[in-house]
Formats: sequence, C-alpha cells, structure tokens
Amino acid sequence: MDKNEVETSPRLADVAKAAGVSVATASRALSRPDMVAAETRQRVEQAAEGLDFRHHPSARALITGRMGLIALCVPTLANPFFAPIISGAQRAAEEAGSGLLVVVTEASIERERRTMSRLQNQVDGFIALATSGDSAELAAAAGPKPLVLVNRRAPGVSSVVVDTPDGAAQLADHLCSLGHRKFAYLSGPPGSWMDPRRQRALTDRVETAGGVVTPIGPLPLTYASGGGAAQEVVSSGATAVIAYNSVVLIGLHHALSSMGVRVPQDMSLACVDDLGSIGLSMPQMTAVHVPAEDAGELAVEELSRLGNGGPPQELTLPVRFELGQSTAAPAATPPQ
Amino acid sequence: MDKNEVETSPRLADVAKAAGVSVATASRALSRPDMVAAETRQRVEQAAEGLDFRHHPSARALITGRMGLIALCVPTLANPFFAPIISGAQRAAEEAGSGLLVVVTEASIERERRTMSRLQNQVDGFIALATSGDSAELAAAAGPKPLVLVNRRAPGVSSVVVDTPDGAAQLADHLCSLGHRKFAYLSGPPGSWMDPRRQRALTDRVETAGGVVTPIGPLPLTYASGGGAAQEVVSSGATAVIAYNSVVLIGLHHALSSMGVRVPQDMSLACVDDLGSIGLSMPQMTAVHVPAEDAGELAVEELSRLGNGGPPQELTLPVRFELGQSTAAPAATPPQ
DNA sequence: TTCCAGTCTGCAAACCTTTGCAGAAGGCTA
DNA sequence: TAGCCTTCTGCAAAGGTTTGCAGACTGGAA
Repeated sequence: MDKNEVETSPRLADVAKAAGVSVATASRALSRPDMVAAETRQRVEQAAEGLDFRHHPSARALITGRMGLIALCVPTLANPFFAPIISGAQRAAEEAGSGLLVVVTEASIERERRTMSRLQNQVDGFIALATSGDSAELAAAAGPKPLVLVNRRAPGVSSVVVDTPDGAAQLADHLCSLGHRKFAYLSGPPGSWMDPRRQRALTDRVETAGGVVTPIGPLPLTYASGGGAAQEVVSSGATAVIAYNSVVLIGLHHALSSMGVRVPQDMSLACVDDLGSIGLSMPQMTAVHVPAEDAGELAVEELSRLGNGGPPQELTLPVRFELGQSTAAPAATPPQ
Repeated sequence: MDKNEVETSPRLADVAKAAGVSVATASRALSRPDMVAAETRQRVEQAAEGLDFRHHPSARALITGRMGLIALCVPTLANPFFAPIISGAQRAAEEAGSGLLVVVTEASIERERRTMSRLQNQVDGFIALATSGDSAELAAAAGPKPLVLVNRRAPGVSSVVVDTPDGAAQLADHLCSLGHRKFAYLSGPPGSWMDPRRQRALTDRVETAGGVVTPIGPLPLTYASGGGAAQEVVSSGATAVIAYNSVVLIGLHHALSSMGVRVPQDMSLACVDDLGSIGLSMPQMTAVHVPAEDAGELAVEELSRLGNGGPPQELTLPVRFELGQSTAAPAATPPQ
C-alpha cells in the first residue's frame, strides 16, 4: 500500500539512493562525468534516467552563480527585422544550454535601463538590439554582467554589427556602374544608429561617382509608408531608389506600378535589409542580404566568451549583394 | 582604509543589518509588507534602496517554488503574426513580475516536447502558440506545470483562440451581400490547426448564399507566394479573394495589378490576419483585425489563474471587421 | 496589580545542489 | 611486505531567501 506521499519531482538525493552512491557522487556523475569511475557514472545516469530526474536550476544557480539565462532586449517586435536575430540567438542559446529571455523595451531607454537592472542577478548576460539609448548608461544598467550590443557600437563594450553601410555602398556601386546618377534614399526610422551610417556610405559613394542622393524620410518601416513616399520619389527626379528595408521597398514598388512607373525600365529599386528569410521580399529584387540569424548567434557566442573572461570585441558581419531584376540602366529620359 | 573585499551584490542580511532588524523581518518587510510595523518597514525599504538591493531570484525560487518565468513556445518567428502575440505576452508577464522565455521550436513537435520537459522546473508555466503536435503529448510534456494553448483547442487544457473563423464568415457575408458568388480562398501553411476551420466557416457561409469557394494552396505566408497564386486565382473565375493573411494578400494584389486586373473593380480582395499592427498591411484594405496582442496578454493572465488553482478555461477573442476599399460589387463580366 | 489578547520580531530550519577536503581503496614499485 | 601514488567517493558546508513557531513587548481590561 502506498504511503500517501504527495507527488514531487525527484531530487538528486533520490537518484543517489537509487544508484547506491552519495549525493556528491551523483552530482559529479551528472555534471562532471570525468570525475567519477565509468561504472559508477553509468549507474547514476541510469538511475537518473529511470527516475526522470531533472536538475533544479535555482539550487544549482545558487551555488554556481550561473543562471542559464540570457536576456535579449529588443526595442520592438513591430520591426520584422528583429525576428531572425531573435531566432538565431535562441538557437545559439539553446545549444549552449541556456534560455533566452526576451524583453521588449518599447524603445524606451528608461524602461530598458530599469528592466536590465531588475534582471541583473537573474541572467548571465545581456544582448541589446539596435538600442538608441546612451551606451554608458546601458553598460551601467548591465552592472557586472556582460553586455553585447547588436547593430550598434560603443567604446569598451562588445558589439556585433552587420556591415549594412558597406551594403549600401555596394548597391551604389552597382547602380552607378549601370549609369545612374540621381538617387533617392528611403531612410529608416528616426533614432536609428545605423541609418545615418548607411546613408553616409551611400552618399559618399554616389558623390564620388558624380551623382547626388535625395534623402526621403525618416519613414516608419511599413508597407504603407513605402507607398506614401512614391510621389516624393518621382518628383525628386531620381532614377534609382535605395530603401532601408524590403517592406518599404515593396510598398514603393506597388505604388510606382499603379502610377505607371515601370520597374526597372523607368526606375531601379534596391534595398538593404532584405527580409526574404521571413517572406517579406519581392521575387528577383536586387538587394543586400543581411545575415540576421548569424548576428544573433554571434552575439550569444560573444556573450559566453565575455562570461569566460574574454575581452570585449567589435565584430562585423559582411553582407551579401544579390543581383535581381529590379535594377537596370536608367531610361534616356527620367519619368514624368 | 578599505578592507580589500571583493565587490559583491548586497544580500538580504546586509539590508537587515543596515536597518537594524533580523533577516526574517527584512524579508517580510519587502515581500509581505503588511506583516511588519509601518515604521520598521520604512526603515527596511530605505536600507534596501540605499544599498541598491535586489532579491536573488534563485534563492527565493528554491523556497517558494515560484520561478518568475513563463515559457512561450512558438513554432517559428518567420511568421510575423506571432510577433504581436509575443509582445502582448511579454508586457503582461512583466506586469506580473515575470520574465518571458521565448522558445522557437521550428515546428518540430519532438523539439517542443523535449524543450518543455527540459524547462519543466525552470518556469512557472507554458504557453504554446499554434502548435501542431498532439495535445495530449503536449500536456504530458508540461508535466505538473500549467499550460495554455493559443489559437488551438484541446480538451481539458486552457486555451485562448481568436475567432478568425468568425472573421472569415464576416468577410463572406460582406462580400456575398455585395453580390459575389465565386470565391477563392488562399489558404495558410500546411498543418495549421486554424486554417481548415477558417476555410470551413467561409465555405459554409458562401454555400449558404448559393456561392462556391475554390481553395488555393496551402501557401507559405510570404509576399512571393501571394503573387505566385495570382494566375490560379484568375483562372478560377473568382470575383472575390479571401487570403489567410495580409502579406499574402499584398503579394497577390501586386501581381494582379501588373496583370491588369483592377482592385476592387475587377476583383475584390480581403484577408483575415491583418498584420497592420506591424506595418504589413495595405492602406484601406478590407480585413479582419485580429487582436493578437490581447491574445498574448490573455494567455499570460490565464496562466496565472491556472497557477492559482483555477480551472482550465476555453477563452475566445472576437475579431473586428474593417471595411476598406479593396472590396466592391463584382463587375458584370468576370475578368478574362 | 495581574492577566490576556494582540501585534510585531527573531531564531533556525528548510529548499537542492555543488565543491573543498580528506579518507578509502587499489595498484604499483622497491 | 611496506610504502607511495592514483583514482575514486563521501562528509559537510555553503549559497540567499522564506516561513513556522515561539518569544517579547504593548496596551487594555478586570
């Protein structure tokens, strides 16, 4: 007859008893396998398996100080660009046996600071995506925990950035070599750390070739805002447009079509952030592919490097130019 | 002269000493304020503030069993529809003093099961989004921890679903009342629990009105796949199209435009999942607005209800029909 | 003054695992 | 055979908080 014990998840002590060893040995057999005899280890593993044992992470964390948790701070999930970064980070974290705590800061630096401070001894480190706040404050909020910035640099703190300014330059080269000289740039959201850098890289390259860039925006990263910019694009007299991301570009493309502007005959279109991985890309679009998942993974790896005492590093991920059919030589006479 | 003590985050004992009380009192003052005298509480709070004290969550969890963590399992982040759900869940979790652990299962039921089992005593409960796996297995993987399903029902387990089948029916009513009888339905990804229900609701309503629905798909939820379906849509002879979500619909719209099919004169377009909240919506599109953020919030709330011993509930969120300009009465003669 | 009820505080155990240290066992050499 | 070295295992403390229980103190009633 069963004692009326309540059902409770097995503890290490149960495993130890079942395997006929002490808790200490059981602990070592599971987390430091090379410290116990093979035969003992096997017995413990078998017992753990049989009892369906799982470590109680808080007890472990209390001793080791390692929480098995990484916090990822993202300004908003409304920007689909962040999704693949999160995916990549999640995968890498899981591979390292950690969980990914996602925090949406609503682009409020105050909220970001508060949250990080609150999580300070709940996680092993922080990843901050494309944040706009003051970087010294950020580092302070992370406290003693390691911090990795993504798509943002700051002195003395690790960062992973995708070289989209170079991507913009590559697009410029491509279009200039086709003969374009009048460009429009559909810029990204206000407060972006990246946007001015892309714009500058683009402008430098175009002006070197004797061209000119009309910036339009800042625009919210929506389909509708791309369409809304169509009129302005046309009146700018540009023959080639480079957009901050593919969603905006799709919106623009559609609006241009319905205005009778043909792509690429009348207007060449290209963009930097290609969101093809999440299905938000036109077929055959000339674009710069951004390895967003890789950036997420790399950030997690860098975080663990920091956790092991490594020095802060500034990492850069190259982009890949993808020639499509949305760009061509300019027409003899600009549209309108 | 300072002792060469290493910098360490303050413990409750430090707060207690600073406030001149015992640890027990300090603990109560902070987490059960009504159990200590007002004057004492204030002294403790002040000391905690001054030392910048933060609870060590694992120590607390070790005693209380409450981890302050909610796991949210999502099949993929490539579907932008999940983003607002996560946002909503995150906000609600934060409000409840919890963190949100995001797990991407890559739509692998096996991986989902394994991860849930691994996290079993690391979190207070699970939210599973639009999962396709067997629900009994899921419940088993959650073990003793509460589980809430989103956009999916299963007997005996809590669920919150957005009533998009009703949304599809509303779109059908709207279009039927405009005079449409030949419909095309651009269906969602294979394995979706929702898709057949939407399609059935739509078909029922249309057939009641004496119409017919041609299903097209299943389609990946991408811009490109919407465009790819255009030819099939036209040859189906439909005068109205209802799509699984707005991204697909945008792709279709664009492709139709370039084929010379005018919207809404030649073809009416509407969709169920309106991703307007994340900028993936055409202006003035007739659509069913899905309260995705609310669904995320509600799931978290239901989870905490379950955690407090409440019974499993099946919650339903209504959708909102939004009349736009992408629908109109059918032309006298169908296109082509 | 005595007693009692009520309010607040402190002691110490408990939660579960890891780990430093030391002891035991066994094999090998001299 | 004695002694040493290696390899493995166990004891017990430690980590920071919560909480049951009991003691101390206060104020009021008898």
